Amino acid sequence: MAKNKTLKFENPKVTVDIIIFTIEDNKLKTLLIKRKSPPFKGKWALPGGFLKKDEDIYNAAQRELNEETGIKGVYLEQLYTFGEPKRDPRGRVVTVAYFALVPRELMKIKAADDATDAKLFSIADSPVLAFDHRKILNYALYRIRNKIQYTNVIWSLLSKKFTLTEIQKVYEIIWGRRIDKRNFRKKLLSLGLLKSAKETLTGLRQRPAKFYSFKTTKYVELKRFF
Amino acid sequence: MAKNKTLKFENPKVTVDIIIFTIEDNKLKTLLIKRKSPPFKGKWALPGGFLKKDEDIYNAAQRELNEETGIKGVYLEQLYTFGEPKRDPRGRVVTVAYFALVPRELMKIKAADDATDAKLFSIADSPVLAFDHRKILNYALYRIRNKIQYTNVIWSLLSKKFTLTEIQKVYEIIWGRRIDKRNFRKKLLSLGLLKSAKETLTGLRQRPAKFYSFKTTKYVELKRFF
DNA sequence: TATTTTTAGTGTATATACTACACTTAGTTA
DNA sequence: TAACTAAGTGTAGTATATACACTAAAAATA
Repeated sequence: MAKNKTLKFENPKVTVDIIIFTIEDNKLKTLLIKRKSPPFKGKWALPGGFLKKDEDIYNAAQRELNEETGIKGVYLEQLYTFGEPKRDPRGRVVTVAYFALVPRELMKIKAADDATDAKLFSIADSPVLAFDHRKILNYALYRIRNKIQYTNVIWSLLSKKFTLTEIQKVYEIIWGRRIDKRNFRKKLLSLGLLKSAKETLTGLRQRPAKFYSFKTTKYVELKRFF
Repeated sequence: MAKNKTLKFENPKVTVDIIIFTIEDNKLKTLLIKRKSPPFKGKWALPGGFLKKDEDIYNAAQRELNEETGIKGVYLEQLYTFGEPKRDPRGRVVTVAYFALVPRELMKIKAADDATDAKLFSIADSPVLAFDHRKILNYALYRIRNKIQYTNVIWSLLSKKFTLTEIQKVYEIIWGRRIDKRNFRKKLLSLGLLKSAKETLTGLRQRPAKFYSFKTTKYVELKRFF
């Protein structure tokens, strides 16, 4: 490492930004906050904040997630670190982006003190974003679309028990295309990630659907693609 | 984002560390430097250095790579950002790790001014590393093993022209297992990444092997796994 | 209570991809 | 010219992916 004695006060600031994905109204949505102060005052942005002294980056992401949604224990993964010198007009800010997968019904959206509003936006038609947050969001979308093919992380968008139709719909929403029902079930069940519950979903005007749940919510990586 | 007015001088330092992969003597190796000063004085570590003011992170990684090996234009990718509060005993240091793939014959290894020595080590039996560099190296190994299955990045470990036997050997070394020659060729050629040259490799006491090269060294991601 | 409506649940045939496996070819060397 | 070495090639069997349509079970309605 090169010497740095003279640069102490030029260290970049380090922030953590989070893409909070959830499914609502059959759409993939993400939580955005309306900025209270300049730069980009009044513009929508990803929630985030400064890394605290002696705070692990992952913990900082967890803290931010909890501040915005009141949630813990969901899937949270480091996405990428963005550090172009001009990305923040106030000065040098390096941001470590994370993404989280949150079941909608567990989210309690609160606007933090740096925001006048906080809202879920469909990825498809979200507004112009502050900073380079559009780029970050696009990359997160790319990552999640891939990740659900070879891991079990999709558990974190569903409630504990779900029907096969429900989980299929989540895949379809994220990938933006229809999947054949029979092939989907064959493949999904063959992966061995699910166990079927005894309960069924009744009360609807149709044949009751069996409930399933994930055997584990520990991170599992599959040998082959979905 | 939370307010940060009072924390100016507590910003973490940001460094860039690089895993420089190359193939030498039929082994996957990485460049390590011997640290000149504490902490971990005399220990082997990944090359790296502080992010400069107004320097893009990717450029910082390129610069470090060039300082250590005299090389440019190879594949270089951000790996992950490590920022545990205690990872550097001197104070808070967040490091953005990159990995590079370098053909051995293009490398000119130089010890930078922060090192007493710089050397290639086989990943399999490299020494105890300073800081959390073992963890970083392990993750880089995991990443490269996956990446070569669904991208064309392996071009960056080979010379411009190579035989199919040569490229197969690179896969075998990285994956640490033998591959069937016929199946390998069928699959690799079917991906459509290579074009065959007119030249052959002669002078050896055997049938001459056809040379191939990559159609492009732009990043290509394949639909299906290798 | 019979009929309609709605979604759940299931199987098969075809095409494509993966795996395992051994001999011939073309050059160099002795 | 015979021996050596690595290059180059094909096929059969298995597994996986794809395309596709009807029956089943409940609720709602007539």
